[in-house]
This record gives sequence, structure tokens and C-alpha cells, in this order.
Amino acid sequence: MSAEERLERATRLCAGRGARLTPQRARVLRILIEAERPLGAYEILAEMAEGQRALAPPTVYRALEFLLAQGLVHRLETLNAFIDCRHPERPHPAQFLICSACGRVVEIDDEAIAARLLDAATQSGFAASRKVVEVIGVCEGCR
Amino acid sequence: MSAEERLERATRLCAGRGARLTPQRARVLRILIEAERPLGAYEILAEMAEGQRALAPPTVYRALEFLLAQGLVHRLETLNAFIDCRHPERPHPAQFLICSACGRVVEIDDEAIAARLLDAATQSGFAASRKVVEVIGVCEGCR
DNA sequence: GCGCAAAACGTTATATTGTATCTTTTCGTG
DNA sequence: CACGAAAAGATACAATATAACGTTTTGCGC
Repeated sequence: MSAEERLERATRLCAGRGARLTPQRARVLRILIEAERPLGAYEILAEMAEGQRALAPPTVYRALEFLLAQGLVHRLETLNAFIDCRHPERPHPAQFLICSACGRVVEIDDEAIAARLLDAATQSGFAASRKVVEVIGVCEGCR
Repeated sequence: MSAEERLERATRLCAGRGARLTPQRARVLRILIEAERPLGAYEILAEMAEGQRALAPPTVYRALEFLLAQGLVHRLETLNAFIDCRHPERPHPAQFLICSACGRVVEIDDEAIAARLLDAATQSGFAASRKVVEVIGVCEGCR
């Protein structure tokens, strides 16, 4: 799926929800989509500054906040970075494989893991709201 | 298990490994053990400053680096905080349930989740080295 | 179209978390 | 005790994130 197609899908999704994917927000999303790797907020900020007057951090953080709420991007806690989501249509367990060699990230969506984790949390009396699962390792290509 | 007992256990473990649990490192560990909740590096720093001349951040970060390497503490990625480990004797999958209401953290060690996750990573060609699993939710007491 | 309220955005300043680098001290070993 | 390695001290700074506040834009009911 091309960058354009993904942007269009995002536009459609937001329209259907009455959420406003403003040009600024779309720009942040485009940068993430085209990067094909996780970007830090300040990397995004630097990208956005290209050929324009510089923006301030809150601009990017606010756009990210919106995109996260819409499920269009994910936050990688171990990297303090953000990556666009490959299947934003429906809720899904977002689990990440992070290659410490090349920096690429693969999103997997293993329902079994999510279910087992939810189960374990419930058994401990926890009402789970967010699940963070990130595996650091070395990808096939880097070995 | 009391704070003293846990400190003694840590001392024993380090001695057995030829690792030096210096007074400074033991102090950081004690602070974490007595806190009974995750602490940020700068919170630890503040604790250590009590009644002494202030220390610099690298002091704490270096002690934490050692304690992490020894498996005596864990790092909570979603909180940027640290917590002492309850079973540092042997390697174990460290999964955390984090209560967003009271801030308490429960460490569970579900081998099934770890195995399933390792399996999923392997299937994607990943050689996993570290697994981060954190569930944010509300604990029994807070509901 | 007009006026209004909410949402989005701009701007400045600052808080929080984490490192690089160099020097000094401590500790175990020969 | 002398030596080398490990640890700790000290200074400065980098990277990440948010608070606070004012301005502009937008959607909406009239």
C-alpha cells in the first residue's frame, strides 16, 4: 500500500468519525508514513521545518496526540518514537519487533498474546486499558 | 520479605557473581526497595541528597545501570521509572501491571506469554534479546 | 452571511529525563 | 606499597516533553 493510499485511507477514516485530519496533522502523518521507520518528535519537527519557518515542539506533539487518539500512529515506548500504523481501521493488539541493528520495526498483531495478557491482568485484579508489548532484537536481514 | 532481607539477598547474589554492590549502589537499591513503587531517576537523586551534599544525575544513572545489569531492578518504559525486582535470583519474564490510579506496580512472570511472544518473534525472523511487556490499567483496590 | 463557542494553532518559556567528558578516588592485586 | 582497573565526582549539555497563554480558524445555529 503506497503512501498516498495510506493517507487517503486515513482521510476516509477521520471523515467517517467526524475527526478533523487537518493539513498539519496530515503532514505529520505523511512524514511518518514516508519515513518507513520510527521517528522521534524532534525528527518530525526537523522535517516539518524544511523550507518553512520553524515550528515549535507543541505543534508536533499536538498532532501526534491526535493521530494516536485516532489509532493512525503508535508510540514506541522503548524508543521514545512514533510510527504509523498499518491497519488503523479496527482496534488491534499492537505488538512491535524492534531491530536494534537497522532500526526497522515490524508490527505484529497476535491476538493470542493479547488475550493471554489480558487474562493474566484480570486474574491479578487489573482492569487493563493499554497494553505495551515491544521486543528488542535483531531482524532476519541484519543477522 | 523485608527490605533488609532483600538487601542481603542482593549482597549475596552480587558476591556470588563477583559483582561489586558498592555502598552507593546499595543505597540506590535500598531507596527503591523501601519506596514500594516505581521511582524516577531524579526522585532517587532527591532521596539521596537528603542530609548530604547533592549528587549529580550520572551517579544515579550509573548505579541503576549496574543494578539493571544484575537483574536487581527493572526499568518501566512507560513511566521512565525504576522498580526493584522481586525475584532477582533467576532470569524471568518481567511483565508489569501498572495502576494508573495509585501508581503501584505488580510484577507477574507468565512463562506462557513470554514463550508465545518469543515464538511470534522467531516466526518473523527476529532474534529477541529483550521483551518489554507493560499493561496500564486500574488495580483491584482502586476500582 | 453573522455571531458565537469550540477547536486548532502559534509562541515563549520551562520541566523532565538522560549523556558525554574529564578528573579524582577507591580497590584489588602483584 | 605501587600499579592498573573500576568506580565515583563534577561540569556541562543533549534530548524529550509539557505548561501556560494568547490568537486564529472552523463549524454551526440562527
